[in-house]
Amino acid sequence: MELNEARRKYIELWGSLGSQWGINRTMAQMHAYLLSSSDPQSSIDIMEALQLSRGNVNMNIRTLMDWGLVSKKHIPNDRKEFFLADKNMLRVGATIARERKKRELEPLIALLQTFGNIEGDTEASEVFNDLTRDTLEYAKRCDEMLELLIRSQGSWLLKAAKYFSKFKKVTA
Amino acid sequence: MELNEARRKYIELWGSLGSQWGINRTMAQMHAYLLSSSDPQSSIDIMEALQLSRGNVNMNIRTLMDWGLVSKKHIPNDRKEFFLADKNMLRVGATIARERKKRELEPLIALLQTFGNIEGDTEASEVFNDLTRDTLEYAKRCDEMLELLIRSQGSWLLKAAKYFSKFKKVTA
DNA sequence: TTTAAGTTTCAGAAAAGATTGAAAGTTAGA
DNA sequence: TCTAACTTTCAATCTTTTCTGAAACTTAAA
Repeated sequence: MELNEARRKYIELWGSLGSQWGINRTMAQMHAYLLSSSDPQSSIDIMEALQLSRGNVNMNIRTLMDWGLVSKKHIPNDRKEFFLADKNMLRVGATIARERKKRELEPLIALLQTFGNIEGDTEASEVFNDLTRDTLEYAKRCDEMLELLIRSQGSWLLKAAKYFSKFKKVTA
Repeated sequence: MELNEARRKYIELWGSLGSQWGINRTMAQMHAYLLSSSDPQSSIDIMEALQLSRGNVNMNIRTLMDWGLVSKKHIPNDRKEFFLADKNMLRVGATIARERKKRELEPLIALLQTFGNIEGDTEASEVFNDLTRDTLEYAKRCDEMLELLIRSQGSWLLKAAKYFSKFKKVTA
C-alpha cells in the first residue's frame, strides 16, 4: 500500500473511532494527521489537507492542546504557528484516559455519593440502593485503575499484560 | 433524598454518560430505568415514564436486547411483553466492554494489520510505520485485557484491584 | 506608530443523529 | 379463519452538534 493512501485511511479510521467515543470526528482526524506527519504543520497545512475552515481548525487545535496531545512549535523566521503531536502512544493513551476520567467517571462518582441510602424498606428502595451501591463500587474501581494507568504512563500496561497472561492460563 | 428524585437523577446521569460514549441517550436512559425498576416493565410503562414514542422505545429495547443487557419476560395472562435488565453490574460492565471491543477495537486492529510495512526509506514512511506499529501494539494489548475482563466477568477486576493496590505502593 | 501576517471568536448555516407516528406486520385465542 | 391486542418499520421531522466565514483581535517588525 502506498504511504498516502495508508495515511488517509489511518486518518479516517481515527476520526470515526473518535466520533464513537464522544470526541468530535474532526478533532480526531486532525490528531491523526499530526500524528502521521513527520514535520510540524501549520494551521493552513491542516486546512488544506483535511479541507476544513480556519475557524474549525483553530478551535480543534485548541482542544488538542488543552488535552496535551499537541503542542505549538515555533520555527525561526516564520511567523506562523506550527503544531506537533506527542507520538508516544502509551502517553497518548494515558492522556485520553485522563480526560475521559475527568469528564465521565468523576461526575458519576460525585453524584452517586450524594445519594447515600434512600430511606424506606420497600422493595423498590432496596433495589435502588443495591443498584447505586454496585454502580458506585464499580465506578470507583475503574477510577483507581485509570489513575494508575495515567500515573505510570504505560509501564502499568506492560506489567498488567504479564500479570494477566499468567492469570489467563490459570482460569482458561 | 426521596426515591423518585434519586431515580430521576440516576436515569439522567446514565443517559448523559451514554451520549458521551457514543451510545444514544435514550437507550441509556431506558437501560437506567429498567435497572432501577424492581419489576419487569412493559413498553408502555417505559413510554410513559420517559415520555417517548412507541417506535423509539421499540428500537432501543431491541438494541438493549441485542447487547444482552435486557431480556424479555413473559407474564402469565398478559399478552404484553415485559422487559427486565440484568442487574449484575460486573456483568453489565463486561457486556458493554464486549460491545465496544467489537465495534471499535476489532476494526482498528484489522485495518492496522492490512497496512504492514509501507515501503520507502524516507523519513515520512518511517514515521508512519512507527506510528502504525505502536498503535497496533497498544490496541492489541487493550483488546487482550478487555477479552479477559469479558471472560472472567468481574473476577478479573477484583484480582486486578488487589494486584494494583500493591503495585501502587511500589511506584508512588 | 502603522501595517500586514497571522489568530481567535461566534452567530448563523449545514450536517448528523435521534425521534415520531401512522401504517404494515404479527400472533394468540375465539 | 378472523380479529383485536400488540409489535415493528421507516419516511418525515425535529434536535443537537459541528462547521463556516467574515469581522475583531493580536503582534512582530518596519
